[in-house]
Amino acid sequence: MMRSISYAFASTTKRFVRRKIQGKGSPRIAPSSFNLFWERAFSGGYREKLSRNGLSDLKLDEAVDLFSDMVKSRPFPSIVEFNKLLSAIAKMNKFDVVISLGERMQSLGISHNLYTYSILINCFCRRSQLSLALAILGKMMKLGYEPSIVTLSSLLNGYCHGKRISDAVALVDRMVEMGCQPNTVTFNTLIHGLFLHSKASEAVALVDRMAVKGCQPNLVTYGTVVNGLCKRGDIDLALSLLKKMEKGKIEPDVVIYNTIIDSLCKYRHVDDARNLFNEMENKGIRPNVVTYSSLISCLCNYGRWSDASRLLSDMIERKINPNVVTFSALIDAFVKEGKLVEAEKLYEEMIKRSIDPNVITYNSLINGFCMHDRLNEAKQMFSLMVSKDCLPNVVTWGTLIKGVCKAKKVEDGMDLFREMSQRGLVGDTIVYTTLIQGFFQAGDCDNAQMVFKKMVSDGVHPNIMTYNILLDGLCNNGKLETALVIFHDLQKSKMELDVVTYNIMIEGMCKAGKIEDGWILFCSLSLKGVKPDVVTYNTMISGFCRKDLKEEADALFNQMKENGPRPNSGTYNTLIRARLRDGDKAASAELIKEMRSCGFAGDASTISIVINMLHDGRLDKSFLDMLS
DNA sequence: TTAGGGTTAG
Repeated sequence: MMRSISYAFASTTKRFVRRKIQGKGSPRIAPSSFNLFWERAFSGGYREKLSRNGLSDLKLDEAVDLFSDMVKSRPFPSIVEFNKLLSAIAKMNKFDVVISLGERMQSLGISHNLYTYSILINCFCRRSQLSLALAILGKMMKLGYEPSIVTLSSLLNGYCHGKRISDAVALVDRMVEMGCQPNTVTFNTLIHGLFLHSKASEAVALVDRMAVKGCQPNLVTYGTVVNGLCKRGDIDLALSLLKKMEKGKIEPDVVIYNTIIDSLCKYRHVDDARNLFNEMENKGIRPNVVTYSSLISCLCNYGRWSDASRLLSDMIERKINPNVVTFSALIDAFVKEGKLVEAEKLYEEMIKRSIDPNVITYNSLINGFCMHDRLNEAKQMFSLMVSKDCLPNVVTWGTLIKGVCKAKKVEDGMDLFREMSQRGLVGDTIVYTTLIQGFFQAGDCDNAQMVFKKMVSDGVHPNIMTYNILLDGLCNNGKLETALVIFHDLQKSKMELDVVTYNIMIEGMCKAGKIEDGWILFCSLSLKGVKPDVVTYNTMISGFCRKDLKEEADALFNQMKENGPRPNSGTYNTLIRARLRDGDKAASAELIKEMRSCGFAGDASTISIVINMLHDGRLDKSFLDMLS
């Protein structure tokens, strides 16, 4: 058994703990009388720390020191005291430490009891080491300990977090056979597991079934279900559960309201969210900083700045203090809106209020500088965060890399990528995709493809964005054939292609003169269940115009007006340029009139053609006036 | 002395 447990011990934390619990390297020697005196004097200390108050704010370091003190004292403290300490460490989510200390106890001859085994089973389950948890279960049963409802619920939790939801369901059924009646905690665990495995309807049904089996759903039950439903956008059902819990005399708390309010915001029902906010107030449930942050963030993202600012004043007036999340949400929204000055003011304000910016705050500000091509300031912000012990993450590096790529310095981007890797961070899909795009923009197909290959060999999954950038880059750099090979593989794969992918390929085909292939692909879209958008039509129309297939272009334009997407400025300008190149002044003028009546104007390339034609006398000045 | 869930920002 010792062996089977020990192979779980491999992490750095464990090595750290080993060092600590084994002392400074000297083997344990029989205590001298002075040591005995010293250790007895100590024993009062750990008892005090093990009391309820002492454990509540214990740090990991102190807990490990405490353990060292306990194993030094003679006689050994009781197993109950060890259990209390292990449990406190487990509550810090330091499961590997608990396992390590449990092993140490055994090697010192301190026997485990039912509670110790339950704690260890829970720890192995939380670390997804189900087989080790089962090994412990076998061992304790051999020693004559019957697993309790708590032991079995821990195991159930392990099944739920792994890939074995069917085993979890079976375990609950077997518990009844074993004469161990599942309780509310058991059902709550299983309900959570069902949500983790996308079995929402089974989870909801279980709320009723547990009541039949004599377990009343509680706040935890509803918290689990409401959150699970909101995550998948089932807000109506979540709201009906809110009503149901009120009927069942269970007071919803602010967190449950926050969950639903945030989902309503995310799914664009901001006004419903405001109504629910009022409803909770009327029920006497006070909104907190999370409620406000959620609403403010969404309002900003939808551009409802005045509503957001009203809410901000409202919360401050009510002495609900904005926190780092509130500020970060505001800063990010301002940055995305291009209002870097306001974002910086907010940053100063949070410093003034002694709210420490975190990695998300810094990332937004760095992004702001990059968006305005102020790379030096972005890098200064990067240094600042490092100096404040705020560790840059993959988003930070990705933002900087995107910034330098935008400034056409993809080689610097690669340097940053290497530096990031050296610091132990692994590039994600966005980082690789940014670099691929950077190389294509620099016309460097070879390196772009090299990065793509590296991405795949590094086990990072390309997403549809990656493929769109790859296909677009290949097409724009004269490599249609390579793009086609990838495109055909993609169509056979599980990756869901969006209309953008097809637009890129149609454009690639048209620009390479393969107008018929483009048209065949265009016509196949409806069969694939993809709706061509305005860009698809414009691309195809432009392809026809380029090949001087005016009738086809006009036919498509008419089809668009009848039952396609609304023509935009690009549609009109493409058609107008074709007419101008033909020297068909009357038709051009008519199209320009129609375009203007739709609220669009001539774009840069149309204007430039007109100016050229003015110069060589093919057009008169009135034409230019018509355009804008 | 052992078990369960849920909220905000990139």
